[in-house]
Amino acid sequence: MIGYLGGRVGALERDTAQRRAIREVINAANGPLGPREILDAARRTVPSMGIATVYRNLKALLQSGWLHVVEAPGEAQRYERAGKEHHHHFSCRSCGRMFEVAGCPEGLTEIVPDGFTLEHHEFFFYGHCEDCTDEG
Amino acid sequence: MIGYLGGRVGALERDTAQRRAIREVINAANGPLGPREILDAARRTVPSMGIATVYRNLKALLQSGWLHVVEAPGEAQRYERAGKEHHHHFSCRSCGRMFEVAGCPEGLTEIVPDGFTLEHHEFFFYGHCEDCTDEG
DNA sequence: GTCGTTGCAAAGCGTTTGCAGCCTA
DNA sequence: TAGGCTGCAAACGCTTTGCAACGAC
Repeated sequence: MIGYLGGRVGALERDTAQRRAIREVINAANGPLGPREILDAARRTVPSMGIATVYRNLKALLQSGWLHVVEAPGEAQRYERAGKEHHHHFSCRSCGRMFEVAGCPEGLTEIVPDGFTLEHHEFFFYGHCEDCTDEG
Repeated sequence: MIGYLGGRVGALERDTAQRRAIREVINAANGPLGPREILDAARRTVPSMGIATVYRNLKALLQSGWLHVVEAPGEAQRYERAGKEHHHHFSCRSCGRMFEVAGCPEGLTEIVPDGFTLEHHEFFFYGHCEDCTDEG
């Protein structure tokens, strides 16, 4: 093949112990994880794993459609398995947990200025979840 | 004076050319700006300005309540004047600029689950701005 | 003159990339 | 075996910090 490929995103052609460990960690998680969390957990299976391998695999899994990024404002990127239905997130200011919110507000296209092309949107709700509202 | 203060957040006690330029840039903007954008624009007034000065002033202006942070998912922090009317943001995927979007979609409270208390929300729209839509 | 503020350069920090060796298919 | 994949370390880009000089009040 022609040219340098060292930095290229992997094609997921081989089933390595590292990749398997990363997938297992994400499958076992009950919420989206950050790269560091994934590394720490995956090292319980493959102690020699490096952070670069995590990043490279996240990128490859993302590209293959297996993974999905959760990007909350002011927080680091987290990763969760793809394939969930369209939803948004509710972040509880009391307990810090993040919840999924099904559905979408109406009239999105109307508030976008004329001439602009809307491709995607991301909503975040902040407040207190059911548990924390009860307490207050 | 006791101890080292070099890294401390300024108290905005003096009216310097740099600070004036930064404020003017932010006042003139039609959307939230990133540190680099602010530096580039402010250098038209004070060419010698360094990026550290921008960061220090942003921090100070933020702390004084004059500025407000816009934290878009997956992007670096941007800054806009505090006290604006309620609005959201449109991020152009072609040119990277961010625009204000007046108004708000309908039916926000309805999609939040029962028992949850909604205090605040943050919406982001992604696509192409007027200029970049024309080009395509 | 004081001392808040600035520019420069170096240090951090999380993420990416170059490279040589490893190991799956 | 070939070449996709990995670990290590250096490189990056963005932000912060140390320090001496500057300049607003």
